[in-house]
Amino acid sequence: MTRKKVNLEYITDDSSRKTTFRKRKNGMLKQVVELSTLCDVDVCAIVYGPNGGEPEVFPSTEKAHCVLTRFKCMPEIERSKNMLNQEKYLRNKIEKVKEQVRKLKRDNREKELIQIMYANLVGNTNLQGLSVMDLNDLTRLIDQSIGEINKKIDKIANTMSTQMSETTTSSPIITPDLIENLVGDRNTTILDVVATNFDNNGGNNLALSL
Amino acid sequence: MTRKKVNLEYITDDSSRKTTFRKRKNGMLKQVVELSTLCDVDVCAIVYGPNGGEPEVFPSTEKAHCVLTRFKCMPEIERSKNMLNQEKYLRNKIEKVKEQVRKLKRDNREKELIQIMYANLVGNTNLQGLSVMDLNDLTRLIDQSIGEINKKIDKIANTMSTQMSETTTSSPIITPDLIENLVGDRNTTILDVVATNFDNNGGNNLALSL
DNA sequence: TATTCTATCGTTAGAGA
DNA sequence: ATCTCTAACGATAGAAT
Repeated sequence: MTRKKVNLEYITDDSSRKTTFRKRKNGMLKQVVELSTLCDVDVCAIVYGPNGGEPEVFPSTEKAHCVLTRFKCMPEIERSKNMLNQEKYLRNKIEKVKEQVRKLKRDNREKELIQIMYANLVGNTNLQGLSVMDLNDLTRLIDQSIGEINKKIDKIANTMSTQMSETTTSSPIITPDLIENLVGDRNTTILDVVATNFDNNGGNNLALSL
Repeated sequence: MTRKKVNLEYITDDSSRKTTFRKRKNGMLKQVVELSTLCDVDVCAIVYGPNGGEPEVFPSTEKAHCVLTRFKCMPEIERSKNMLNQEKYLRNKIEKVKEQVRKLKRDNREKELIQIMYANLVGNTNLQGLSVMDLNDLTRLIDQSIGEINKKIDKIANTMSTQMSETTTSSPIITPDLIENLVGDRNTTILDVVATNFDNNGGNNLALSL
């Protein structure tokens, strides 16, 4: 009933392949005309149907001959140089997909770490299953978060002091020293530090907007 | 802020034309590849950019040469015969648009007539501004409506008689004779006939489903 | 076979990085 | 210049005619 996503492969069903051919051919030729008109460039497309020799040529026979002549006259060396053919197209596409996969993996990892961080923030402290790399990344993420929190605290403090016409020098509430000291305690994790500071400073509101 | 409908004409703004060229060229070449793959047909497209001699050829150089050879080898007479070029494309398009306009005009007229008919049905009788053609069309529309009403009445009557296990021969309640007789009366219009019959036969429910 | 309809999918204009 | 993002626009698969 509902329309399927089309796979880029030969359509085996005769009837649907013919219908698709007719529809998409028209669609493609329309795009040729539009590209040619909108940007005033030389474009031509030649389509041979599946049933023998009746090519459809766009945008016009004259334009086609013009473009073909231009193409034929170009020296072979030039042709092969700056020409984007299907192989380049596919290599290009593969590269982009790979890059997307990398990006998604990065995003997923960050989301996982954020979940762990939040779980620990609400007291569900369990870091046993994590590797050293996990812990390093987690520490980096927490440091980054703390930095952002301090920036927001500074901003709020500055805003308040401006409103009250007082000049105060703001300083980080969560300092590396503070963390260093507390982390030295074997019974305290960095996450505990963050959680404690949140509690002490009424930071829960900030946590929500991390 | 919101995207505009694109007019099919040369884009004068340099930057947006270049952007459009890049985007649409890629889109078009993608469609060439897809058409070629999905339907296994010979297609080729050649695009010359606006800045000198670097054509992009799809789906591949080999395919292009193959298609071009095939194209060049075809006798001139064949080429011009079965070839759909831009002119044919545009003529075709113009015809379709004209046909659409005709259809819309027909639909509009019918809707106007239906409005008049309904206005008269509820007693707002005013046929003074109508031409002879209008009245003829209106009469035709009313006859048609009456026909449909009678069909529905028959159907309902048959259903009821079947339910009651009785065999009755149904006949039109609104007959041409009835209309003829009543229309002969100068103080009565066809619309009055329809309205009267609706009233007499509890036909208001039917009127709603005309 | 060709056209019509429509829900869904795909493309891209415009703005921002 | 390119890439990204998103909403709006356009194309079309599938079914019906």
